[in-house]
Amino acid sequence: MTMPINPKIELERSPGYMLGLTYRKLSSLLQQRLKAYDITPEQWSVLLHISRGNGMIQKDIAEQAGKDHPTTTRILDQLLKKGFVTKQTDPNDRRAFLVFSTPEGQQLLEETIAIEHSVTKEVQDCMTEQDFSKFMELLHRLNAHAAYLINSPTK
Amino acid sequence: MTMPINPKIELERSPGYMLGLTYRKLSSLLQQRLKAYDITPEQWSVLLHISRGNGMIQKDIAEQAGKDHPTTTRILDQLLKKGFVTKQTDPNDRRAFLVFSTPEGQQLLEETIAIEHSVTKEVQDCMTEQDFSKFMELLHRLNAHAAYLINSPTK
DNA sequence: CGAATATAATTGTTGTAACAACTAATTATT
DNA sequence: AATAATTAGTTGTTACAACAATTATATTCG
Repeated sequence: MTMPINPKIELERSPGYMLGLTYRKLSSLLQQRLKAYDITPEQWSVLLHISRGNGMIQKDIAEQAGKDHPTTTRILDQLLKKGFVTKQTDPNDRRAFLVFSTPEGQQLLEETIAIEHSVTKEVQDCMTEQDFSKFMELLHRLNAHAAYLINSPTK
Repeated sequence: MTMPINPKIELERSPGYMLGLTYRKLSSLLQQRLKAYDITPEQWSVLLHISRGNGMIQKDIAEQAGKDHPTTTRILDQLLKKGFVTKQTDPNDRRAFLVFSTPEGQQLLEETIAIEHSVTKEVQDCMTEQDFSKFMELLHRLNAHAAYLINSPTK
């Protein structure tokens, strides 16, 4: 009745588990390489979104960055404290804030974009170009499917 | 001089970023499905490791579960509090603890292993069998490469 | 043997994430 | 226009994870 359970094999075949392991390692690698700059990988990705859509409101930033609203609020707090972004009340909606990147934020992005690319390059270096394309395609597909499942009524 | 930066495209092509997005969604899905049981996905994976290698010390659990030692200590604290594991001093090394899963822990695993499988199945359902194999293979390769990079002297 | 070193585990601190509850402002309804 | 419903953002709480520092015990070596 009771099946023997071998976790090593079980979990190494679990995409969720492997995704977590791998994500943490890549994130940690990026963090190492960003050490000279006063910014974390998650802050960096939010700053990049802000820099592009200068003047976005937090709701849109959260959505684009794939984070929930409380997390976004707190990351923005960090970026504000570091002087990489500014906020101002939306003149058309006093509940909302428009968020802009500062010159310091811009400059940091320009100096560090190559670092983010270097991590992507490490990934590309350990597989063929075709495999990389396939890998990214599958990630996007999986992402969409998981998003659907999370919000669907039940299983 | 200043290159225009389009974060949407930049980041959607970044494997680190996409890995993070996808990991969080799968983890969140597993959490939803485990809601009836008093355990989180990370605790669950640690418990599975413990159950298999009954009597391991924390150091080995940390290594196998891919977590650092402080995180492992704290997850074990949770599992202890919930009665899913027990610890006893290693008779051969009084610094160390041997960790065992309790009958409650065992039973929980037996009841929930199908839930973990259901999440894996969702992943398999959105790609071909071949693609799934390739995907897992690439994750393992990437994992090994990233582990190497993190510990290597520098870039 | 005894000092230096290494190891197992813990604690402290910071950052990210999910969830729930809340405030304040806006929009919709009647 | 007054009330109800919605929306933007914040705050509180719990849980992981990385890193650094600490404690206690083991091991190694001069």
